[in-house]
Amino acid sequence: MQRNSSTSLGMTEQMYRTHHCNELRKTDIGREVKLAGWVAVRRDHGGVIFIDLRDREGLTQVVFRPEENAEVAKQSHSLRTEDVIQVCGKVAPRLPGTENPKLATGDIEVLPQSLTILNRAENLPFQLDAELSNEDLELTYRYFDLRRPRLSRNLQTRHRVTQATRQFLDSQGFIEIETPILSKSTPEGARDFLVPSRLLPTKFYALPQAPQQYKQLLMVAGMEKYFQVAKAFRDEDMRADRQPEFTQIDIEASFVTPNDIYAVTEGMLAAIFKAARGIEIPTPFPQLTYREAIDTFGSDKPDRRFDMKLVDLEDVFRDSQFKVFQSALVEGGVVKAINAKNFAGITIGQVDELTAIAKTFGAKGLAFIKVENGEWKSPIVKFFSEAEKESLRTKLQIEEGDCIFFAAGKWEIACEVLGRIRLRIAEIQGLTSANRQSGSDSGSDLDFLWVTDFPLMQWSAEENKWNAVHHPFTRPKAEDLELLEQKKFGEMRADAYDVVLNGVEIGGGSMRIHEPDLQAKMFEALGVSAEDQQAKFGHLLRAFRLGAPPHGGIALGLDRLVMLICDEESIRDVMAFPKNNRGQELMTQSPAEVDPKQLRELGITLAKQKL
RNA sequence: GGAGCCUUAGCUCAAUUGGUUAGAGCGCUGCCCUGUCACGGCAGAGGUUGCGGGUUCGAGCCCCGUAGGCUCCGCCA
Repeated sequence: MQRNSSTSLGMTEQMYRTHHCNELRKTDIGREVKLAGWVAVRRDHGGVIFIDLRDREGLTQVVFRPEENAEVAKQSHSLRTEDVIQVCGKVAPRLPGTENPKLATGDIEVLPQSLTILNRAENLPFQLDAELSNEDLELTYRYFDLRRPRLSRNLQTRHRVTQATRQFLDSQGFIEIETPILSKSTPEGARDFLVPSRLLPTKFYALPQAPQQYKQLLMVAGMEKYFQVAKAFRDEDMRADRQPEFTQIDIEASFVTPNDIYAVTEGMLAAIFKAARGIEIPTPFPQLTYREAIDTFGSDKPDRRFDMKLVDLEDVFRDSQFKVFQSALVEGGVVKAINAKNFAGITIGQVDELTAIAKTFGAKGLAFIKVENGEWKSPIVKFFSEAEKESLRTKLQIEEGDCIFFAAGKWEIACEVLGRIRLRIAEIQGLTSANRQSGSDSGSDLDFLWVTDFPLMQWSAEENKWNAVHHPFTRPKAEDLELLEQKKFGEMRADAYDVVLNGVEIGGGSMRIHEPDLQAKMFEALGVSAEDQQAKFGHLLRAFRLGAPPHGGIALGLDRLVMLICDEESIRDVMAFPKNNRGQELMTQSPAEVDPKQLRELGITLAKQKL
């Protein structure tokens, strides 16, 4: 390393820096300081040269002037973006009129007596001061991309979130316990990542989809209150908001009811938002049942930041001449509609798009009425009687400029179709984006709620069996237990709940089954044979016979939570080293082929590659 | 497993109905510039338009195939 030429800094001489780049203020004027960091921008005027020096905390302007120090100024002309440098010099006030109010350090600048180039940067793969659309390039140079202040700040926010989580849960008596990453494959749920065992050839570990069984066994162990910032792994196809490995805040407690879990979760989220955004969020959160959520918003994770609720029109069309609606009702279905305010100006392209969405989710088409110049413009309105029209006007509060969308059919499908249409219209109209004002972060853009009473099981036509909606350890609601005996599985509700923020599911959990007999009945209902129960879940059933306490818990998706806190669109922007759409980590090029010797040791032979 | 969209300079993008030598900004190289903060000015380098085939007098543009990317459906207890 090049020796520092300055000798006048006394006790600070051996340090790389005395301050970070977002620290110096007017009150520091006259101080001798050392700063180290990256050259964010250089503005070379031929004579004077300005450098914005960046570290993870912020920017400080460094000014090289020939009349101050000709040698150092000459050296400074060689600086290029992203060189790593150290400067030693004096804090000076900026010339009157040249202060920069956009920078926290904008009142001052540093006049160096020395410049040490700690490392040069070659030509950059891309520019950090411009947005990039080529995500593969960013991920390949992730260590470089992370120098962007936005991403750096996101990772710092993530740290604050996990710290607040640990501090809060510790204060509530929860104990952080690590559970194995090398664990066992389970039949239900997502596809597992497998890890071959060398010591036990032919056998495989599975990476956990969640620490679910371990945390329940910790309750049997009498730990009473457990939590973990846990990695989880699911080998499913990717989406924009999905990663094969992700992080959960995993919580489980004994002798609790759903209300206890709600209170802990609300307290924890309050602590997190206080720590990460400095705001108080109102608790307790409102609650909706699953049935109400679907009925009113067409989603089990409703975004309530805007209205446009689903309105039931059974009363209107029960005896209608319009057969499409009338027959849907006769067949036990529903007719529902939403009123999109100020959307009568919808374009043909938008109609086509919304119709395509409706068809994707099972509708045959999408009927609508535009209200323009006092006229109802619609292909279907001619089938409506005057009484029906008047009833619609009242129920949907129809006014000039509105656009009404209808769905008819089975309850789940009609609701989901309108729910999706509702979200897309809100997106088009910008109903969800405007909110966070600069400078005044009140948290008024945040809408938390609980969705409760989820169905316990769902019929899978493809597999010809019942599947657990949450997971097979979920406790049925006590009042629905007799439905289990009657095998009315579809009508059973679970003591299960999701916590939703701004239309995003950020967590979910349930009360668990702690009785071995009930658990066996559940497995039976889910089509797990007696042999499989013993082979796959014998440990759990045995554990439940040794005094298992009533227990329940919740898991929150840390990545999504931090994404929302940071106002980001993608969880990749709050992860240090995310994987791309094909599950590749492009920086290290994983996954990769392995040495044949490693395969031999594992007793693995590769099948011929598909051509 | 399925559908839609995309691929032009290092990066972000443009290129009339198919028509001469494929342009711009940023970055890069060289020169100039003493108060900028996205500094400015002058000059320059940089392209097999993802790849393969077809139609045409002529293809970045049209057609077929293929690779890669993005988004969505299925899937994600």
